[in-house]
This record gives sequence, C-alpha cells and structure tokens, in this order.
Amino acid sequence: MEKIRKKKRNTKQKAVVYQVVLDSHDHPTAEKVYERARKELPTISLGTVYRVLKELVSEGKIREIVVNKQSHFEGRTDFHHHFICRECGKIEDVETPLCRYTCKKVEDKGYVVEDVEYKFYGLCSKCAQKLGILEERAVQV
Amino acid sequence: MEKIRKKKRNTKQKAVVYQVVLDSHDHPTAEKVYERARKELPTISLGTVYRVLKELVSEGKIREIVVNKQSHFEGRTDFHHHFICRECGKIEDVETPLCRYTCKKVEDKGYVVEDVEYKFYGLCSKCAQKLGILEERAVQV
DNA sequence: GTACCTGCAAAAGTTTTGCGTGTCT
DNA sequence: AGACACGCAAAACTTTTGCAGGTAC
Repeated sequence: MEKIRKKKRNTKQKAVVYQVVLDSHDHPTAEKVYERARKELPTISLGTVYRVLKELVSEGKIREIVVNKQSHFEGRTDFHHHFICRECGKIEDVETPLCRYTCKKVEDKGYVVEDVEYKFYGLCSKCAQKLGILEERAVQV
Repeated sequence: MEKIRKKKRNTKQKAVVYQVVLDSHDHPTAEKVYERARKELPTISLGTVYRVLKELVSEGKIREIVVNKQSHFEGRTDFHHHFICRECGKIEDVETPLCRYTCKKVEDKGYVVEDVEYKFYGLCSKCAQKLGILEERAVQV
C-alpha cells in the first residue's frame, strides 16, 4: 500500500521562487520572497509562493527558520545554526560544532533525535556597539 | 528621563493563571491554560490569560516555548531545553550541559549572547517503540 | 487529454488591541 | 479617587485552502 507519488511539474513559479531564496542571504520571509519574485514574474501570487516554499522545504532544497512565529527561508542546507539580534532583528548564520555529546545525552533517554535546532539570542556586534555607546552617554547625562 | 514604572496590581486572574502554569507539567498552550484557569475562575477571559501570560514571561516568573508557531508555557525557569516528538507532539524537558564552548564560539564574533535555545526534534521513546513495531509489521506483510 | 499547478479570494488559527466597565489600593 | 486591569468582541497577521481556469507533459 505505497502512496502514489505524484509527478512534479517544472513551472516558472517554482524556478523563480527557488532562485530568489538561493540568491538571498538575509533569511527573507515568505512576503519578502514574494516581493522579490514579483520583480522577475509580476503575476505570481502570494499563495503560490507559500505553496512552492513549503514544497522546496519538504524536498530538502531550502531550509525554514522560524523566528517570532514567522517563517524565514534560506538556501543553505548544511548543518548550521542561527543568531537573532533582539535589536535589529537580523538573523545570522552560526557555525557550531555538531555537539554529539549533547545529542547523546538526549538519545540515552530513548529518544530518536532526527533534527537539532540551536538559536542564540542577543545583540549582534553592530547593535552591541551602538547600545554600548548609548549606555555610556546615559551614564554621563 | 526614566520611564515611569507602573504599579502592578494583584488580581485573582493573575494568581490563578500563574498557579495553573506552575501546576502544569505538560507545557500547555494559552488556550489550555485558559481551560484550566476557568475551572478555578469561570469568568476569566482568554484575552486576560494572554495578557497575564505575557506579563509573567516578561517578569521571568514563567517561560515561553514556541513550537509550531504556537506558544507553550512552563513553570520551570532554570536552564534546560526541549525535545519535541513529531508523532505525538509532546514537549519534554531535556537537561543539557551549558555548552559554554558553543556560546564562546558565537561570542568570539562580537555577538552578545543573552539567551540560548536548543530544540531537539524526533520521536519520543514511546512513539519510537510504537513505530518500530509498525515498521516490523509492514515488512512482514 | 489529463493531471497537476496557479491566481484569487475566502477561511482558519493564534494573538493582540480598543473600549467601556469594574476593581484594587 | 484614580490608576490599572478585566471582559468582550473586533482586528491584525500569517498561513492555508477551495475552486475555477490554465498549463506542462
């Protein structure tokens, strides 16, 4: 009783959305992808962008990151994590070791770990500097 | 120019919501907290539950975990992480080492790390067992 | 030709908010 | 008394979905 695999079609919409995500290095939301895709294909609809993004994610061609309950997308699919700046909202890639030790500890409980997601929150270097200056000023005043 | 700190009041609603979260060990959603709170205080509204939960989180008295773009709440506020079962949806606490090495690597980039969030996705022990059995059957048939 | 995909618009689901009233201090 | 909080309902926002027409293969 295997599920029948539907034959996927190649459409302009899919190609454009995929290319937009690959070309974007700022982890755009669906809305942002939509804006950018429209420059290439002005008739594309937001609904289609959502459908294509979901399809690309499930095919493993792109990755989804959820920040503030909103989906963001990226073309990188290798193992890495994210830092989110609480000041400017920017999402930046973070390279970390695989942390096998941590996963082991989880698996020792009988869990099957299929995916791991690390998120670091705080201030990016630019905002840290900016706020550092503000704090100094505040102290002086 | 310091912001005026509003004096917080003690109301029945706040006490009940807080107690519900403290007594719950299954990471309830706002809706679930609402259901449970109503048993104690039938006139409480969902809006108030949302407002109180947000306040408790910002006071650091409870913690918020976002899973599937939906907020869940817990009374534990010490350092720990979460495992989410893709099969039954259960959220379980996970004790992990502080992973200072990983944070250090992030801070080396000039970032100020204020909070860290690890999420592990996969199958809890119960579901892993259940699905293991199913797979065996499938193979036999 | 047919199955799949798209655009459009409506619906769904969670969370927030404005407003008038109630209540803590 | 006065500031703050509550209940109610509407609004806000992101994401999903149903449908009729269009398109890839």
